[in-house]
Amino acid sequence: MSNKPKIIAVVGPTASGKTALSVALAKALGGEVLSCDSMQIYRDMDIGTAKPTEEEREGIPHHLIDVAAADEPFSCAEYAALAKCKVAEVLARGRLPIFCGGTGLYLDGVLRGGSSYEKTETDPAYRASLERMAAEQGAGAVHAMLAAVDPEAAQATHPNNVKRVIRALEIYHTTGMTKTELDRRSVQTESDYDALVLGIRFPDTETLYRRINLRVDMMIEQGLLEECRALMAAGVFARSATAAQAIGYKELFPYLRGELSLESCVETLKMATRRYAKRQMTWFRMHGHVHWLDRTEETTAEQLLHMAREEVLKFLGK
RNA sequence: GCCUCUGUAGCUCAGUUGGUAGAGCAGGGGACUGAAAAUCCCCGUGUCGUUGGUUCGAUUCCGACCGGAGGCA
Repeated sequence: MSNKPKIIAVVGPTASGKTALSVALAKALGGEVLSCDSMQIYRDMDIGTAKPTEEEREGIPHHLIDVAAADEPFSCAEYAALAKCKVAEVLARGRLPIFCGGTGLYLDGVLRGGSSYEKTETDPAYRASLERMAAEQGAGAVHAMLAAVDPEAAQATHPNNVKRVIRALEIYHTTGMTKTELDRRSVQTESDYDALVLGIRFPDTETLYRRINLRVDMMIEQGLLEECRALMAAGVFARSATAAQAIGYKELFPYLRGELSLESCVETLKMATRRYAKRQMTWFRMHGHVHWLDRTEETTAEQLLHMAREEVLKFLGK
């Protein structure tokens, strides 16, 4: 029996119903929700990130939402540090921390990252020079550079994955430590928490895809275009590499610039979301032990809550 | 009604001088501890429209029929 603090996490692909389930769990068990979403972090990106509205929150405190300006770069390490503070606060109030979100890497940072998950600096100019090198001399040239300083990381990273190769070189450049060393230092085999990870899963993929398509249509109705136009006009996407990657915005750029029809952009947006859901499922399927809750077209919110509640009560030993 | 073109993977198309076929997109699987809603890797059998004929052998050639596009009336 461990005496580590017990926490819950609700994961799954986008549009699976994580938000509603975690709020319901929080109400039933006296919890607070901690968002685990790399894009809900950002202020002013509400509709496109499916940020829970006031009504959807039903009075339950939500944390780790709107903690950064949309044109600020943000990272997994920052998230993990913030999240650990928030967990401590929620526990101090005698409430149950319930993580909710689809960014698997961020959750890992909290559950496995350990306290030595230090913040490392970025160096945009250095990145840019490496990007230029990759463009001019090919991806292999940058990869060879990495192989020279950190053979292990080079081995683990495909040469075509220029972004990761550059990140590894950047770590060496800014910290003087190889990525391999840094990883070794920050890996903590023992988690700080005793966590139960619940996952919402759809045995019939088509059911999930219908939900995704429907949700995209709803976002458009709720004014996604206006939200995107405003952020574009404010120059947010030009200034931030991170927020500009968000699904729900970049797919609409061609329409807002008058290059493509709205219909084709919305189709692309739905497609991008479906693919994202697929990648999320791959991550959660292969990472750690998730207690899966199977959901079909007929599953009601009450049934889902019932399944989840049983797992949680078993986990809490009640 | 006649003429021309066309019918090949879910979609758009390539190809086989006759030996049952391959790209892009879509889709699927996977990697991933520091930009992760990102990034990267792997995966292509389908009555070659139907039906007769020629042929050892037809998706490929010939005929008819059925779709589709265009032209002339």
